[in-house]
Amino acid sequence: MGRAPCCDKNNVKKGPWSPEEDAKLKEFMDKHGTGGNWIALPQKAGLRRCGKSCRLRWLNYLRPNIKHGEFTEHEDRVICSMYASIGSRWSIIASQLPGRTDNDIKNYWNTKLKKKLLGSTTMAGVGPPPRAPRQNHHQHRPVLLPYSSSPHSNYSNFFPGAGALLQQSAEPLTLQAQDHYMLGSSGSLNHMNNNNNGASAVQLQLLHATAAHRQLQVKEECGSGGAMIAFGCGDQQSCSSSDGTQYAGGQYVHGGRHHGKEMSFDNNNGYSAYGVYGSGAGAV
DNA sequence: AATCCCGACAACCGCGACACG
DNA sequence: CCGTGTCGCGGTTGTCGGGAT
Repeated sequence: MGRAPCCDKNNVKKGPWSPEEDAKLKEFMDKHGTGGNWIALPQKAGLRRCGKSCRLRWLNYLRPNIKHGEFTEHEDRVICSMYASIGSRWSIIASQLPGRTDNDIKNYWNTKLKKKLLGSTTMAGVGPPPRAPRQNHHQHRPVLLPYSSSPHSNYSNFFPGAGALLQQSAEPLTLQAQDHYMLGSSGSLNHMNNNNNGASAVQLQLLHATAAHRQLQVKEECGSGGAMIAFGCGDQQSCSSSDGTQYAGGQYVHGGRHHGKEMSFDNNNGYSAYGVYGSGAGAV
């Protein structure tokens, strides 16, 4: 049995959105929100669109505070550094660039940034860090956090072009770098169990293959309750993602279901990865 | 002026995973 | 426990506009 289509493709409009459709969707969202169901939304809103299409349109275009246009030097560097570290996890990268969407960043990367880097160095044989099989936000996502030995982390180990780009800037992007993988401000993994229910085992595997292919694989195994792992330091962590999830002051604010994963990147403190997994009390 | 090419961006599609009945 | 519905992610494709020929 195949996957059931998410909508009646014969009765659904495709292609670019008209201003009228945008207005309808925006008006509906302003009044009712998603109502917890994107699939049913177009019908309620009087749109002949697939729910997924509505969601995409809203998240990437109609949502308030969306920023379009030129990426700044700082944004370039954040994208490069994070891509060098975590690969094409656009939603995570987007969470560090307020107003930018994952789609935006993905497009920007594919059309401009990648070429920019290619122009500064060859990418032959070099790329983002090895990527674990894709896992969605609900689940236990391995986090790859490479760090170099330089105080001003040199991404060129992973992505020479990124290093070149970053070095162009007078303002170096500082990472919390030690000669090992930095997990938390103390160098240890902060593992918090949010509901004190169900011990979570966190396994760390430091895979020091070569200097150019270091990677940290964090394997997290959670019990039935939610669990949080936190990398990095500082108490100012905050982030948001395209689904409206936000993390601020130790709490998640999520517009949807009880799930989340976030990674915060701070130029001063380095990466801070958060994961609230499962549907336990930890996932607000 | 017409055509081609290419870059940029919007949108689509398929998949994996969780929630829920 | 299982099946279905839904969500969200990331890769890919489609479309359009501008520049080059």
